[in-house]
Amino acid sequence: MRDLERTREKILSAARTEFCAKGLAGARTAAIARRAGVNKRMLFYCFGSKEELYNEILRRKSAESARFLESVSDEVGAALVQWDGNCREDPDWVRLLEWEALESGAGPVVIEETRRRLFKAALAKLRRAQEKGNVSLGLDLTQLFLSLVAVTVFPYAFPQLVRLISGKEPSDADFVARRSEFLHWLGERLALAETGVQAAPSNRRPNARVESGIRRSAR
Amino acid sequence: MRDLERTREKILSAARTEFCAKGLAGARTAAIARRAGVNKRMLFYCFGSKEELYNEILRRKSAESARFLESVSDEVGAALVQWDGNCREDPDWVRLLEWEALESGAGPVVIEETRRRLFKAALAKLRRAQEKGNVSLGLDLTQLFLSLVAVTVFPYAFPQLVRLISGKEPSDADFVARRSEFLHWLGERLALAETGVQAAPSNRRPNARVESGIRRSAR
DNA sequence: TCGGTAAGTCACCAGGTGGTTAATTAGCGT
DNA sequence: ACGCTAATTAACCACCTGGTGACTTACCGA
Repeated sequence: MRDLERTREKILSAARTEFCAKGLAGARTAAIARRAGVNKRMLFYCFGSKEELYNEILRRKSAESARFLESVSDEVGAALVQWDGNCREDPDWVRLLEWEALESGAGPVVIEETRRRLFKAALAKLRRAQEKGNVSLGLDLTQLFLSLVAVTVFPYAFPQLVRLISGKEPSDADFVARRSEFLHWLGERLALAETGVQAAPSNRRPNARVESGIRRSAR
Repeated sequence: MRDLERTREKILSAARTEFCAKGLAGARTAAIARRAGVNKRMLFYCFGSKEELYNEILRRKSAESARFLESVSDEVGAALVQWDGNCREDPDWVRLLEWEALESGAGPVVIEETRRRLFKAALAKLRRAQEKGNVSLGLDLTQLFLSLVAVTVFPYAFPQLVRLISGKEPSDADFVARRSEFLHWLGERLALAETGVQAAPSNRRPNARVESGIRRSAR
């Protein structure tokens, strides 16, 4: 039962768990080896160094992420909900991005060019949505895209803030439902034309946590 | 020139720098001591342990943040721009939140109750804005608040994504200008009433990166 | 002046760290 | 059966980690 490819995979799987939990500096090679059920020496035999192993993890995760980004809906509200679901089902990806933000300095990041191209494609998709009238005209699409990513990624990147603000876990069913509804509403709202005319009529009231006492004051 | 209070402050200052850069696990007590120009032994003499020193940093930063949150504008667009400015001028605060998200597990966080109350006050401020008609009615304010924080904090929490998406640093003057304009627009847009009538008329075209070829297709 | 105490110093420790050397073993072609 | 190579292992290393025991020194009240 000697199979290098198989031990490589076992190491990669254990390393992903460990790196997502502790980051590059915090992860311990001994812990990865133990989790993988493999001699520690094999990490270095297969991948050369802790950092190269880490980069391989990032490369694989980026490929996964690329596949997702390309499959996402053209409609902004639906895309937001898809993004949200993806982050929830795979919070490891968000954590890896976060570790990368904190641990790598201002220098270039792993497979920088590939990822840049990926985002450029996503921006093009957003531009097509704008041309179809699903996004307000005249908007800076770069800023918009950044904000859409922000809104979906944030709760999983800062779960402690979600707990402090909403009192619930980001994975809590009720929280997820409210969030989805909000994101859907946000997508529709962004489609409103500059004049204020509603572009995509919808009579559903998003997140109607109706408080009885609220009255609109006169302006 | 023996002055315990002064050495405490020197240690705290050095520790803040070090913890923001490397996190709790990554920071080195020896490095903090060297940066503070103080014998390493004094860290433990003054604060007991690395972790207690770290908690003291978090407590102080939270107090700063509280003062800011209370001073923020009632008008959503302006508040967004203020938030953005605050994050840009003090990216350390964002990084500390990020380290906290990654390093502390699902358990309770430092001065949890105080921070919860702080957010509750901010939410109340948002509710007042809604009552004054500056925020769309029927919106889930918890989700909205979370998203507002997300939109302002995100670029400083994930600067590498800003680089990949926009090609610029989050601190870049041009990026900051575009972002401010976008945030201002977003604040106005949230004020639109549910019917689509423009609540706060404004003829300024936000972030008009005018592309000549865009035509609105018929629906 | 002097003694007590708090502030500051120095050398050290036990337990871990990524990474390596050298030996061992399984598998395969012949 | 055998020998060669690649996969696997045990033991090890130099270095570093947070934390400490025990010492010295400045300061202050009497």
